[in-house]
Amino acid sequence: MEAKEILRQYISKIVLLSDEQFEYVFSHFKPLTFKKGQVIISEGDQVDCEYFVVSGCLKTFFINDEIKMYILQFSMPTWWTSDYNALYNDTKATINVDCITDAEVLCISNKDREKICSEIHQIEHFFRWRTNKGYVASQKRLLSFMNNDAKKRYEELLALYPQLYNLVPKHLIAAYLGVSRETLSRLYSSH
Amino acid sequence: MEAKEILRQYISKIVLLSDEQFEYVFSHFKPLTFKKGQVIISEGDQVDCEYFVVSGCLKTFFINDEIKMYILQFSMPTWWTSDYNALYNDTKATINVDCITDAEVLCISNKDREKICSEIHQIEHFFRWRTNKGYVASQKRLLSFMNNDAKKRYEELLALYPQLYNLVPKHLIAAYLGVSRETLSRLYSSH
DNA sequence: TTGCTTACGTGACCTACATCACATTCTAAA
DNA sequence: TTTAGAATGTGATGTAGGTCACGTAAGCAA
Repeated sequence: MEAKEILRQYISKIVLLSDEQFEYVFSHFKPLTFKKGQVIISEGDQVDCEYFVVSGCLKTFFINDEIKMYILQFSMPTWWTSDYNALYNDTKATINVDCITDAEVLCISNKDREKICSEIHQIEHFFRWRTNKGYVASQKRLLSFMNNDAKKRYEELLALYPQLYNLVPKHLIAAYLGVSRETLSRLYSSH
Repeated sequence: MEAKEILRQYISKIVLLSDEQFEYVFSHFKPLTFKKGQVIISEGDQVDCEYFVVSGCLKTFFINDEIKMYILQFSMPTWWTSDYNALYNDTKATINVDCITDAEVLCISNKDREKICSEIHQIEHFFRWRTNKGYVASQKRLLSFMNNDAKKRYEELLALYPQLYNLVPKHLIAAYLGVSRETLSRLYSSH
């Protein structure tokens, strides 16, 4: 299925748009393709856009003291990502986004998102819904961090995204769980 | 200043409403007062409302195995709280909200929020803005958890909310930081 | 093929923090 | 004012997970 159709179906699960309205909305998105390893946002960049994943897998991550990487999110098809802090507050990026696999995305600028949100009430509703969902997911993840040890978080992740196990290298899974790759290796060899 | 005026000023920083519009919006909020220690949402409850804090301080927390408490958020004036997972997905509460001090809040039902959001585009915009802010704050907190040790998180918290140090008991600050009260005590005695 | 880089496993040791135990305040109700 | 229950400090000890070190295997370019 092509990008346009995927976005259409995704939005139509939440709000009803006429064909003309959707065409208009879609005209603000720019399709982009990336190769495995390509960087989309890197620390210090001016951030203008957010990204809707059509195919492939991105990672959104933070690098501490030029050494340690922490992955905030793996973005699979129909997920959105960006450095939202930088995007909303018009500051330089503090986090990075790049491609774990070849990927197709749809990109929309902050300005255009705000424009279509103010022009089409239903679209504003859609983006509110989407951010709500992200907020709840982020709170859940925070709770899991406070409450669970590495092993439980690992099992949680695999239950949620079984595909990840074969799709992404183990050291990236470790960076998502917030443990060292050595610890992760010990976790699943004991299991 | 009274509750109504505080809400008005808070909303007007983001969107412009006519007096009639604001009156209409405000008519959907119910003012409530609580005593220190009173419970607002408790695990297992049906969750119908979210709460805007006018005065006082609430805590939003999770209790693990009936033993350990993790505080997701302290809610000071102009903050919002609820069990948003339960509220949006119409499931039973898994987290709790109660009062650290006497508190005044404004309460709005999920139904009424959705109603005024669909009736007044500007209000939908306001709630989208608010959730964005919450999402970014939640991501920052997650990153801080992954990246910093307890001492750094403690200093971060005090820098962000200096009032908290005298307002809330130390074991609650520990529960927010995700460390034991003993560890917290050692942290600031060494500092 | 040869080499080079990245991924991954595993042992030895270290550290931040938890847990338990007990003492000392503080606070609010009787 | 008395007193029971919270809140807090602090020592002793246990442990999850980090760090360092080294080895093997797998992918990839020349």
